[in-house]
Amino acid sequence: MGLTSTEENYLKAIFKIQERNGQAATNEIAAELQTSAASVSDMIKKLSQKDLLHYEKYKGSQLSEQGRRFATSLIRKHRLWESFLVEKLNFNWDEIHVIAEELEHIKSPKLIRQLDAFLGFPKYDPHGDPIPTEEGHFHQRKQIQLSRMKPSEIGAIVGVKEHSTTFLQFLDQQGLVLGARVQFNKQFDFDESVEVVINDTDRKTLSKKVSENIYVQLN
Amino acid sequence: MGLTSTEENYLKAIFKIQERNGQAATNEIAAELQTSAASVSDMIKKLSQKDLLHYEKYKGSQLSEQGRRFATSLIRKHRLWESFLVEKLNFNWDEIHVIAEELEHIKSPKLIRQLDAFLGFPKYDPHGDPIPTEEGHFHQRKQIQLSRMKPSEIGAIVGVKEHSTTFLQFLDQQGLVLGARVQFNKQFDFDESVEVVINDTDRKTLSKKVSENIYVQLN
DNA sequence: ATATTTTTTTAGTTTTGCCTAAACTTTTGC
DNA sequence: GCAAAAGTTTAGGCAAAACTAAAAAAATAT
Repeated sequence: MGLTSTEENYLKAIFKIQERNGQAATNEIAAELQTSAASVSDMIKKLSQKDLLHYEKYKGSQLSEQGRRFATSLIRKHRLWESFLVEKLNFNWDEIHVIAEELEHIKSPKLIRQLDAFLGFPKYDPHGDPIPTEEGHFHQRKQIQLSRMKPSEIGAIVGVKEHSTTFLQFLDQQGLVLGARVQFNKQFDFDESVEVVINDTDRKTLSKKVSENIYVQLN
Repeated sequence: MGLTSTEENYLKAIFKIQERNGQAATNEIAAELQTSAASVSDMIKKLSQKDLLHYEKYKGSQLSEQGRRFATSLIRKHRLWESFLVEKLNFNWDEIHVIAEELEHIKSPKLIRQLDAFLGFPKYDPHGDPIPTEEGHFHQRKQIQLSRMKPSEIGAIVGVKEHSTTFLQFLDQQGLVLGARVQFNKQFDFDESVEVVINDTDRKTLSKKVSENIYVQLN
């Protein structure tokens, strides 16, 4: 019983909203997928009939166990393909999302198993997001937002919260790449910007918006 | 101006038939795509309006220059992905066609350029078929069907005509893989089967059907 | 050369995924 | 607690790509 790409995209969107809110409201799904609430209402009915989610009129949607499995499998495929694009085809981390959105819909369990092995069973993708297991389990790392660091703490950049092209390109230009060492100096109260030292050499001031969207793991 | 996967599949089918017949009749396209002549008639009208092919009612179709470019680009993508699946992900040559049928529709010129480089700019795919250049040019090799060899001639297997899973698996079992050395001993008149020696060691008799579907390049 | 067969096109439906407009619930503000 | 606002569903349609059945054109066979 295969799903269409559209159905798969709904499951992924609902999963994402659920992680955030516990529940997925129709309007939120519509916003996430850039479509109308009416279309979402139609599709939800369909997915509910296929037992991929639980739904009561006017009450929002929640993925069923089966729906969750599909969604995490899609996220797994997406992140493995992103890893492939960066590690093997020399793409930059700001160019890969759109391509992986297409690749994730390719139907072949063996393809994904072989790809995983070829990549050396990576645990995190090029944005530092965890790659779920086949069973839908996500590795959890003790990471915090850079903006939450305390003076003199030291850590390493392990991920980003925001994934937009412009943000990722900005980080590249600033040398704020995954693995970079960050020493936190201080926070400036007037605009909540922070001063850090990158790789023991570059002293930088980062705006609140930037520091909130970078994840670090403390040493 | 992007095409749907369906439109792309029509272009590929028409290209294939044209290579064989010079012209693509509506019924032939329907047979190739396992669909009805009525559906083909509709789609041809659409592709004709997009100037991807030339079409006159009841006269069959021929790709335009633009249509041919699209078709060869699809074949290029298909064969590069097949090469990837075999060379990098350890698939067997009988498992790759269906997956490549999906992968070939991914829209990203850069993806294909990088993949090509990653694979070392291969000229032939795992079935021995030439991978066209970006400009749609096919390498031509002086190859003949094994069934056309003359006694005592020696050559190497470079490709197959038939691509079915059963045939490819049969060839594997017989050690008739790309690169194998073939010495032609004789043809038996009563059933046109042939006797060959593979890699200087295995004497084998091949049926007419098998020998016709293997391409060799003479030494 | 005309009648039959084959091929192709047209006409009318179906399904999927989307839309807008209108109707209906639920939530919120006073 | 009730009216306005916000959120959601229903109704009615549209476009793409398929289908079947029927009509029309081309090819063929006697």
